[in-house]
Amino acid sequence: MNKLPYDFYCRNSVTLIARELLGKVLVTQLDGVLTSGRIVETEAYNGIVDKASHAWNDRRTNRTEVMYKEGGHAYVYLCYGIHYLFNVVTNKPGIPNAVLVRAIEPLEGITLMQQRKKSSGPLKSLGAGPGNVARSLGLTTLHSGLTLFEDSLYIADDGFRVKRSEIVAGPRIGVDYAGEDALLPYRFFIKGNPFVSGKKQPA
DNA sequence: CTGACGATTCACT
DNA sequence: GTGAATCGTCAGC
Repeated sequence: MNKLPYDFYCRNSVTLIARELLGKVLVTQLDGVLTSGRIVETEAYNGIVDKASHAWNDRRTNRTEVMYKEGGHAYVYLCYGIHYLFNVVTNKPGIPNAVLVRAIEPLEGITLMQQRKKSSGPLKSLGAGPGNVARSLGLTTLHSGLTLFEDSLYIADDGFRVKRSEIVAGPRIGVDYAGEDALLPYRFFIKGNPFVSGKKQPA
């Protein structure tokens, strides 16, 4: 499959990249086993002017350092002490933009994903929600700072196309603390896709 | 060093 | 609908 090139990630519109990541395939190959899923839901985090971003107000720390790198790096961090969330760093060096992958449609390695979950359940539970995405693909903070040009971690274009009319934008989830910025339409998902997190979407 | 808390999920009422 | 799980990160002392 064709890995997305550096040029894809270094562009300066994080919301454009978040939108274009829909339909792409996120792949990990850890311990020799490949797991992959099609991205169906993303959220954009717009750097230092976005209160919902870890890098808001230029809060540069050890953890957020990866976001200041050039586009094409992976930013993974632990949330609530339990869940790992996977992000794609975008833009040029020094500009801490990132896209959170919130949901995938499992494609390959589903058996391993179910083992990682350690309990059975509907297929949707493997990919709906950012904590589930990282767990199913085996991603942890150990992978934070890697680039997406590895053999073990990358995003590919397999030719799948999402119609513009099928992309929906809305406010982000779980960022109520961000005040006005919580209302920004920075969440993108594929209309009607059953793997999108949250309540069922109207057709 | 200490304490508070989070870009969440799941089991249970 | 409500609450517990669980720990790295960060600000403050």
